[in-house]
This record gives sequence, structure tokens and C-alpha cells, in this order.
Amino acid sequence: MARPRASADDVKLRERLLLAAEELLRTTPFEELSLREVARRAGVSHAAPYNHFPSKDHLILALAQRAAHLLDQAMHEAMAAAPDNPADQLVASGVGYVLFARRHPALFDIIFHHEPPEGCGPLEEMDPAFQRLLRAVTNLGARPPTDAQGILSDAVFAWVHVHGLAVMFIHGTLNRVPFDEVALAREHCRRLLQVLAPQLAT
Amino acid sequence: MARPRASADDVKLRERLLLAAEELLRTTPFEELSLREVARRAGVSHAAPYNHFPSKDHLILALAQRAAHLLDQAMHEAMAAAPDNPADQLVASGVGYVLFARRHPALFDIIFHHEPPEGCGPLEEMDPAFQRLLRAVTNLGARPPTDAQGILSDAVFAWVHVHGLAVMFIHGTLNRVPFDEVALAREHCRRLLQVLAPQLAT
DNA sequence: CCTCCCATGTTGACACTGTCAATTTATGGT
DNA sequence: ACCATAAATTGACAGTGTCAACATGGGAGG
Repeated sequence: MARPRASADDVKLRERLLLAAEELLRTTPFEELSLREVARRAGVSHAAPYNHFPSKDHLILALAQRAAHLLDQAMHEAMAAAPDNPADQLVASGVGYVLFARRHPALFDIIFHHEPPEGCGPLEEMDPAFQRLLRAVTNLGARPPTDAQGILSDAVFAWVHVHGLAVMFIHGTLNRVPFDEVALAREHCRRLLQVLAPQLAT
Repeated sequence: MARPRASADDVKLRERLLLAAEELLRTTPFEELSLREVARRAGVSHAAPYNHFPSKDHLILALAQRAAHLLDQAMHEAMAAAPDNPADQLVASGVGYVLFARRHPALFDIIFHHEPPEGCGPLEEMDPAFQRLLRAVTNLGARPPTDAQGILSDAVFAWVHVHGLAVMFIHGTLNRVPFDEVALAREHCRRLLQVLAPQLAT
């Protein structure tokens, strides 16, 4: 029989470790994340995490899944705050994506920069966000809904661009470009819209 | 007076270390680059590098500069191998960029993922490649050559997209998309061309 | 030609990391 | 009350970046 205490405490420390790690990532770049420091912050000894995660990479994987969910949520909120028409919705999703990356660089990094420990297909955790993008692209109506291939192409095109924007912001590559970040993000997303659905462009 | 032997040997080991590091990066991801392993491969003891680089980050910085030069060269060669018209030249530069990233992931990573040790403005080493892109965009003739602002915007737009493509390839984010990589790169670059210079699109 | 100097390289140490084996602890089921 | 067992601790090992102390050998000055 399953011991309620065991599983209860299990979840408790596991959760505490994840929270400590997220807290740490708020001030520490992802590359410098230390398992021992996480344990320290969770108030346990350096090997305690190994009762809940087989390795550091597994802890990171769990963090990546959570971070991907937060990213999806950020996109959702950005879209909810925007006018309810296909054009503004798509732009909002893109801007939400890059602003999340800007605000939580370590969390964003961890989503894409983690080495999947074993098997576990690449980036399944990004699916919700990508599905959201796919819907936004479909709603543009630039292609017949039956043209799944074309819609996929468009969505990938948008994703790639917005992702490039995000990582270049994070790593400061665009610092010498004399544009404000959010303005640049908006401009690029509007331009993307113009590519994907010229008839909706402003 | 400057001692010829000193500077000669200086260059010799410094160069050997850089070569060993590049050799190592051909089979090892950038995050796992170890200063001690580099020293080992160069045939010196673990602290010898500190006579030529104040820290590991400085060695990495030097590597980043070299890698940026290689990237610029790769773009140059890709353009030289393409038909000599503005449209094909721009596409070739983009495809060259992402194929370099694909072929030398660690070298590409190190260009953008390195923490500048101190001061040393962000990504000056990317300047030659970016200037190359700027020229290619200018040659499209989509904007009057006097419109420096607009041309810069266009170049940044292209750079951001191609960069996104590169990092997503490297980190396997696009693995589940059912497209061949080089085909996808070509398609995206042609589409970029269509954005920047509609009159030249095929 | 001899001597001294100093840049280069070596050795050993320190603090830190991820990981594992052995051990202690404590709690739920019998 | 006792035992089995999951969970946590302790201690170790190999590896890392970095620094201080030491060794060495070849050019410069006499």
C-alpha cells in the first residue's frame, strides 16, 4: 500500500527544490545553476535532491517543463490583453514571447538550452505554446484551413523569427542597434504579420 | 628591449592553446570546454594557460573572435559560389550563416554565448559579417541608398530571422518539423527576400 | 664568458561542482 | 512494540577554475 506520508513529503521536498531553483534562476544565469546551492536554499544537505531527481539534468528538465508552461501563460495573457482580432492577436503572441524571454532570461534559456537527459523527445513541452501560435496563424485566414502544410510553414516562420529576437535580446547581441526593445519587437511582429497575411497589414 | 624569443614562444603556446581548444570544440559542446583539457591537449600543465590568458573567459573571448571570423568567411564563400545578382547573394549569405552554425555548433555558440569578461563592447567581432549583410541588403535596391535607417532595419530583420533559424537548428528545436534543414533554410531565406525586396522575388 | 634577471612553465593547494556508497533517521504497517 | 523501508545525512571521489610559491632556462649587461 502506498504510504501517504512518504508521497506527501516526497512532493513537498521535490516542490521545494523546484521552487528554490526557480528563485535562484531569478538572479543567476542558467549556466551557473548549482544543485548544491539549490539544496542549500531548500534547507537540505547536498545529496538530498538525488532522492527526487536521478541527476541534475532531470531537475533541469522538470524546470524546463514548468518554464515552458509559464511562457505559454505569458503568451496567453498578452493575447488576452490585446484587441480581439486575428492580426492583433498574432502580434500580441509574438511580443508576449519575446517579453517573457526578456523578463525571465534564465527560465527562457532553460527551456531550449537543456540537454534532454534520455530519450524524451525534443521540446514536447513547447507544444502548448506552439499550438497557440498555430491557432493564431490559422485565424489570420491567409490560407484555407485545409492547407495544414502551409499553415505549419507560416507558424514555423513566425516562431523562428520571434525566437531569434528573444535570444538576441537575452544575449545582448542587439544592444548596439539604436532601437528600443519592445518597440523593435512590435515592429518585427507587425512586419511578420505583413508577410503572413498582407491583407490584414496596417 | 623586447625579447624576440619571449614573444615568439609566447605566440607559439598561445596559438597552440587556441588550436587545441578549436580542435576540442569540434567534438565537445561549448559548455563542456575545460581549460585543463585544453592545456592537456597542448601538452602543458594545467596552469600554463594563465601565462597567456588571465582567465578562461579571456581564452573563450579569443576563440569567439576567431569563430566570428570563420563565420564571416563562410558567408563570403557561400556568396561567392552563388549567382552574382543581389537576390541570390542575399539568400546565399543567409544560408551560409545557418549552415555554418549547423556544421560548427560549438564555434557558433561561442560567438554569442560567451560572457564578455570585462568591458569589451558586445559583439564587435560580428561587425564584418553584419557589414557584409548590410551590403547585401543595400544591393537589393529596395530602398534608396540614402535611407540608412530603413536599410539597417531590413538587415536587422534578416539577421534576427536567420539567427533564430541557426539556434533552433543547433538545439534541435525544429527536429519535429518534417522539413529538411537546408531546404528549410533556403525557403526561409527566399521568403525573407520576398519581404525585403518583393520586386526581386521569384 | 660569466652572471643575473625575469618571463615562462610546473607543482601543489583551495574551494567549488556533480555523483555515488554507506550510514543514520524516522515513520507507517503489522 | 517492532520492523521494514523511504528519505536524508555524511563522507568520499574525480573533476573543475584559479591562485601562490617554486623551478628553469635563455637573453641582456658586464
